[in-house]
Amino acid sequence: MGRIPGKSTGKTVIDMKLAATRLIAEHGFEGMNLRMLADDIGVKAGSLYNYIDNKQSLLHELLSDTMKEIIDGLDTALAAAQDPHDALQRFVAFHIEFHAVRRDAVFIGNAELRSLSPAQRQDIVALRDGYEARLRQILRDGAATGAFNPGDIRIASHALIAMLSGVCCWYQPGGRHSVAQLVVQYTGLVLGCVGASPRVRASSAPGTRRKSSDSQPLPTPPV
Amino acid sequence: MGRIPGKSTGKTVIDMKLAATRLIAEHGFEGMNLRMLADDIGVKAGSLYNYIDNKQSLLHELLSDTMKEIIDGLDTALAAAQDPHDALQRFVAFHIEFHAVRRDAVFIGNAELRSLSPAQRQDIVALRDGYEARLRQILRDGAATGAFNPGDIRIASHALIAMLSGVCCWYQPGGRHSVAQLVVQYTGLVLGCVGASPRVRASSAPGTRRKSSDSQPLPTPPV
Amino acid sequence: MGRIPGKSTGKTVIDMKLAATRLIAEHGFEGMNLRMLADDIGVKAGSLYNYIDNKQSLLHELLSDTMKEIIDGLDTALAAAQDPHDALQRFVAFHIEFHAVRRDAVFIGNAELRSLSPAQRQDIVALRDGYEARLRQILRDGAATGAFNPGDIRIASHALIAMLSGVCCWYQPGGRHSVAQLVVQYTGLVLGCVGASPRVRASSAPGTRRKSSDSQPLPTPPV
Amino acid sequence: MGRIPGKSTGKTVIDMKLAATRLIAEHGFEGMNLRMLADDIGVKAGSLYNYIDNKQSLLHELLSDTMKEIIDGLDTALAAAQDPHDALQRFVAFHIEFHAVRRDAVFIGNAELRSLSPAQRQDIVALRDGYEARLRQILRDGAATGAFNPGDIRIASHALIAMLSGVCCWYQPGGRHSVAQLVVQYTGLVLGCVGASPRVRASSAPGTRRKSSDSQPLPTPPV
DNA sequence: TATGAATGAGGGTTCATTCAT
DNA sequence: GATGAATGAACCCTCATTCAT
Repeated sequence: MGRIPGKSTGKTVIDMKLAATRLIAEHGFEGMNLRMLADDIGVKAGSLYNYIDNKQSLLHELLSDTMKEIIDGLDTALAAAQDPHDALQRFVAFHIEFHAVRRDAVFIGNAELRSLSPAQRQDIVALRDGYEARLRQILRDGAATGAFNPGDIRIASHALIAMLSGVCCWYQPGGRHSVAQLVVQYTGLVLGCVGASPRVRASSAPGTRRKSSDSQPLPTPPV
Repeated sequence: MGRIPGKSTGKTVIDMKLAATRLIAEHGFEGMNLRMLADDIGVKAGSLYNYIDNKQSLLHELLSDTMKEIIDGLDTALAAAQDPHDALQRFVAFHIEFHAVRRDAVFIGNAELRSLSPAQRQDIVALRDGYEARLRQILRDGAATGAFNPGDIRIASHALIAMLSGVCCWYQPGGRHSVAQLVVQYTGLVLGCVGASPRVRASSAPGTRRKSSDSQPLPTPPV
Repeated sequence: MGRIPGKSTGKTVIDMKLAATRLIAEHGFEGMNLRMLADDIGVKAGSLYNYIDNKQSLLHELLSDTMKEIIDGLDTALAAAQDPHDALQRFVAFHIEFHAVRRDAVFIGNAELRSLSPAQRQDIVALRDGYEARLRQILRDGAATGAFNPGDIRIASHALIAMLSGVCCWYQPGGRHSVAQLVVQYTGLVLGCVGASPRVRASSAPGTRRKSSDSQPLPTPPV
Repeated sequence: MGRIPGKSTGKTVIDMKLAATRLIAEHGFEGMNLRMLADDIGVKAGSLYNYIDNKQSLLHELLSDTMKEIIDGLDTALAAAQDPHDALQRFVAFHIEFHAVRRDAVFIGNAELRSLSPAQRQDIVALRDGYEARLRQILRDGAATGAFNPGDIRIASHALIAMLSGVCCWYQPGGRHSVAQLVVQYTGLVLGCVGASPRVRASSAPGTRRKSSDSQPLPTPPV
């Protein structure tokens, strides 16, 4: 019944997951059908069942993969953090980069939760909360040391994640901004948000935020 | 182009739109079917076609209604603004209230754009950009007077709107926070974000942001 | 339940029947819906039921009207016929004129028989056979006097009626041919068909059939 | 554009086309539904979509098949024609036989043109005109040699085809007439129609047309 | 593994028809 | 007479899923 676990690293499986991520981001989970996916990787629809149990479990797997990857990535990024202020900057940089580079994956991770079964959703939501918990801890630590003044921790973490995650909806590689520029801009916004103490804040490239230009309108605005 | 019967003020039409907004928010546009909607308002599926041209145009109408209402509401809220700082506070208060009270409508306004036809999407996106343009103008004005230091205007407006709109994904009326409390919290975050000058910022109830409690995990995380 | 018979002469009824004939000819009986018909005469679909019992009975009435009119017209045309040869010429002239002028009515009379109920169809088929019986009698009379040599009477009558009725499928008023020209041409063809004796045949405008030009291709060829 | 699976030579495809031709002839294209068709060949309605793109394209394919077959058949029949008179006889024989044997196919080919899309209709009409063009050429050749006196070529070709095609509406195999008898009768009518010179005409079995009996009334009269 | 074919459950949509107003 | 609204039955078509080959 189940598939051989090791097989999830086969080329076809990888192709399928990449294609599925792209197609779901484009059409939505319910709007993508398995024939589209099969066409995209050059097989017939029935053959997909050599790799998946069903359509919904494929979605769950995609989301699960993404959550595990983003959590691992964050832990790596935070491992060497010196203090809350440093940790927050690392968080922003990592989150922005991940959301700019893996736009489709994080987009469906946010938008398609409702297409999961309750149990599957619970599973992903727990991972998501684990991710957000790391941000809350940073904020809590910073509030304790007096480095930050974030107000309600949970509201602040919701707000920051919403703000940062929005880039997956409008950022286009090769567009007006490089990812590095995004990181600088968003870091400034975040530090301001949490009322980071001026001293530290000045260190984040003073004058960087002078570039006050208007860019193109966003095609699909973030939620 | 549009439909006129009953001028969309008939009871059934209103019921239908309310139900549709709720059901689409819950199941997604593709996940909601017209039989569900019809059941919800006590008619048969075919009867819906006395009020809509097709399923997709219903979605467009819902989104269009919402955008017009939010723009009108914002203009009213901003009418008496004294200066950019005042305007930004009014913007935050209005946006948060609207997104807390009309959660479903704004949620599908963000999440279901892709289910529209290109022409319909263009129509809504233009309205959205008009809304965001008002925020950009506030930021630009504030940057000009030195009241704000928002960095790139467009990134800042994207970021602020993403941050504020996130409340529609997790806020529950009757929960831990009142809307008024949300407004206070988010106002603090926003003013910090744009680097509002301390003098004015201090006026936003100092000490308010001390309430540093953690609330429940968010059921449907923001995009 | 039934409608007042005298009312079938009201303006709305006449408009409705004219419109129905045109619309059925254009879209077919199943392809025309009552909303189309109602729109065409400026009422709502439900109002049609003030004039008809149901859609199918409307069709039956249209066909019945047409059959009665064509039979009456034929009888009038044949009343003064001197002999079989004269009668056949009168038959051709009448049939062509009727089929050229009342194209839509005769077209649906042929094409939409199958959309009637068995009883209704029987009714119309009986009328049709009465019409064709008059042609058979002419042929039989002519065969008896030696004026014609039509072979099998029933096949000949089928063949002649099919040939003549075809004009309803391709003739366009204002086109290359006048109805009078059609009558001349078809009369020649028919007389040749039945082997009319040369003497009489010469009287049908000798040389008329010289006009050997090709006209435009037929858009919808006859069955 | 077209479908390839099974190259339309698969048993199910052939069954489907045969059944569709019969059912459409019986109920009309709009009157036949895909469940009827599916039932008839022992599958479920959705399975038909393994063989067709949609209902309308099935009709187009049936008509296209028929037109190609009839044109090929005619060309074969005319290949060895000695002169216009011989060609016309061959035309009549082939056309009658085809219309007697393939009654349903030619019937829907005539009656259901209007159910096609404009482009599809154009396609079939072009084939039809190609078929009729061969008859026009025969008539033109015969008029040139003095063998025929058909009058207006296009009217004559319309008239002849209408006359001959009518057999598909009333002929029943196993009825009063054999196909061979039909051919003899119709050949006589056609030759008379076009004023074929007596010498040649006499060769078409003199006395054959004596059989002057009346047969049964036609169930579905020709258009 | 891959596939062609089948299925069954629906989903959007149409439409003749009814009826209270 | 007219109409807006409702209905229920269908209809075309889609699609996840299965399975023999």
